[in-house]
Amino acid sequence: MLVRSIGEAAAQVRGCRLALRLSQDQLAQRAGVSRKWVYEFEAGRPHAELGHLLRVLDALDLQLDVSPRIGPADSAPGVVNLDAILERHRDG
Amino acid sequence: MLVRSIGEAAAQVRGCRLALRLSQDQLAQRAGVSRKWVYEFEAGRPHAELGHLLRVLDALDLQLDVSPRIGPADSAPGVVNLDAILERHRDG
DNA sequence: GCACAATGGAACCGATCGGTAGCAATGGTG
DNA sequence: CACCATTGCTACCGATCGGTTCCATTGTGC
Repeated sequence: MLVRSIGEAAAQVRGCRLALRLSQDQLAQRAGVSRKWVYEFEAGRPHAELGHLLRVLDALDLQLDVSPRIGPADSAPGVVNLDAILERHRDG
Repeated sequence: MLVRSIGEAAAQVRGCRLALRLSQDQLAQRAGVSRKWVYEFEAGRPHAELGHLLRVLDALDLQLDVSPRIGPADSAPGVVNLDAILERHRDG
C-alpha cells in the first residue's frame, strides 16, 4: 500500500495490528519499543524514528518498499526505474 | 526496491540523488531539511525522522510502500493481504 | 597555482523524542 | 457488583536528533 504520509503508515500499522489481534502492548514488546511509541505513532505523531517503524513493521510481517513515483497509478513497486525519473527531471 | 534496513534506504536515496545530479545541498533545500540530515542519513545514521525521509523521497520522486512480507521473493507490493499474514500467525 | 563546488566531519545547542510510570475511561466476563 | 485487559493521555526526564556554523579534503577547470 502506498504511503504518502505518516498518517497513512499509522493506519496501516493499526489495521494490521488489529487484524493480528495484538494489543499495543504486545506489539510494542514484539518490536522492542514502548507502548507509548505505538500509541503515539498510531495517533499520527508527525515525528517518528525510522528505525522503530522498521522494527514495528517487521513485528507485523510487513515490509517497506521504495519505488519511483511515476504517475497517479502507474508505479511498479519493487523496481526503481532511474530512467523514468531522469526523464521527468530532464527539464529541470 | 525492498528496504530491510535504514542502510538500504540510504543507498537508495544516495543512488537516486546522484542519478538526478543533485548535490546534498540541493536535495536538502528541495526537501526542506538540512544538508547535515542528508549527509548523515546517507552515511547510515540509525535514527532518522520518518517525516524527513518522506520529504526527501518526495523530492527524489520516490514513494514508500508498505507491503506484506510473505516470503523471500513472493511479495506483491501495493496490496496488503491480511489473510496471508493471519495465516502465518495462526499458530502463535 | 588559484578558485570554486561538493563532501565528510566536528562543535555547539535548543527542541523534542522515547521510556517509564501512573491514572481514568471503557468494555467484557463471571 | 468486582475484576481484568486495553486504550488514551499526562508528567517527568535523560538522551539525542537536527540546524547552524565552521574547517579540511578532494576533484574540476582556468
